[in-house]
Amino acid sequence: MTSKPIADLWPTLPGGADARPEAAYRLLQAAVESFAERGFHATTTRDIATGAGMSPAALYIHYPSKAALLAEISRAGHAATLELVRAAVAGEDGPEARMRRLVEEFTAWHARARTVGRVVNYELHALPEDAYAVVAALRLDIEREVTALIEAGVAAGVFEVAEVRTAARAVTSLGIDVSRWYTDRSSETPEELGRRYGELVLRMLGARL
Amino acid sequence: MTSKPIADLWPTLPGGADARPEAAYRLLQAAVESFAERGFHATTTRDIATGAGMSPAALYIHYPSKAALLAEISRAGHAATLELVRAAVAGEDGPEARMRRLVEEFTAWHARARTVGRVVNYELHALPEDAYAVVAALRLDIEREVTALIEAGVAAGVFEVAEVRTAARAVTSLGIDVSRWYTDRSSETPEELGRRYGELVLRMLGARL
DNA sequence: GCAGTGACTAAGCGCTTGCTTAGCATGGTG
DNA sequence: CACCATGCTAAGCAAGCGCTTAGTCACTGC
Repeated sequence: MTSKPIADLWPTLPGGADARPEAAYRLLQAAVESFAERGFHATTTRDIATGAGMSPAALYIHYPSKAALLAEISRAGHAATLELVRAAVAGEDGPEARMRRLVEEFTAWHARARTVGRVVNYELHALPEDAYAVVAALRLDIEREVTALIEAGVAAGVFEVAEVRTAARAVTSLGIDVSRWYTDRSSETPEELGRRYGELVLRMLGARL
Repeated sequence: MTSKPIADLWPTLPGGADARPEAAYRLLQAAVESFAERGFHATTTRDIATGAGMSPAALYIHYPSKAALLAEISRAGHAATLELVRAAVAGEDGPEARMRRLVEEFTAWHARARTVGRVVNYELHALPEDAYAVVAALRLDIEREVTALIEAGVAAGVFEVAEVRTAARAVTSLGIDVSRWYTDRSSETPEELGRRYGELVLRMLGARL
């Protein structure tokens, strides 16, 4: 975990001024890594502050609580995933090409950003209620995009599935679970894995290749 | 969570004497439910003891530590899963029928026993090192069974996949992730879900249906 | 009748937790 | 220069943690 796995999630806001001072960014990064490795509850505020090179109290200048850090990570991670899904659908023509691109990028993201992915998918239960509501809405939007794409494919006669919702679950499931098992030592690059999963999913959906 | 979701995991030993006194069993059950709902670290020994209808100290008569409870749950859950996989392979003829049965039962188990499944698959990082080694060996055995089955299918010409290991990952991934998202409110029964996933997986593996 | 045993509880110990308080150096502004 | 906001640290508080201790009680064997 030497690189900056979250660099693209919190861009500087337009206008020239840094939307998020560097110290707050370092706290986010340290929190992502600790939450992913040990889980939210096993991570102490001292872990996070130390990881960001600060004293424990400094955390509270930038975030009101440990849970607020989790909420921000979860919100940004989900927003990025939804964006990725929509971009894949908008960037191709036809259900087959769209689904292939969607799975390729969804899978590669969950491999590349597996630390964020773990927090996003496996620490939901630790979110305060209001933050959970925001995130649940984003998850519903993602599910709806995938379901709509499969429905479009079925309507166009290029996919053939018994149950659209079950198929949609299977598609997202495959991608999400990548963040659980993928490691630096995995033999495939995120992009290779994405291509192979894209192939498997298209077959699963009954596309004639 | 009204039923006893773990009843078949800790049978009474032969010989007439209860291998595990009822109180220890109640502690296991309470621990499974708490660990699954809140995670290992967010669960207190008081939660578990209260859930089993005892005072906090009673836990330590039956188990040496909170981690020992997790270790026992994880070991038994993995052993049961491996058993299920081997039974599916032994109970059918031909790679296709074996794979269908394997996915059906693997999936249904992860839906039915989702509380145990969550602990088994998402609390690995909280295991003490020695308990982790035991469990890792069981996980490797499960992976090997699935990989061998796909290889047999490829050799027999009934499956066709680009990369056996990636395909094996996808098969187990689909089943494991069920324990993350399946709830009482899910519209499909575990058995229905198993049949549908069996169908999807066979197509994914290139079986001509 | 009574010592011994096993399952349990009440109380609490030492420690760690999330978070607060008080104070300090720095740098921009009049 | 004084003033003060900003970003931080040192110290520590109240609460809750895993686990221990000391003792109670029902039951067993002799």
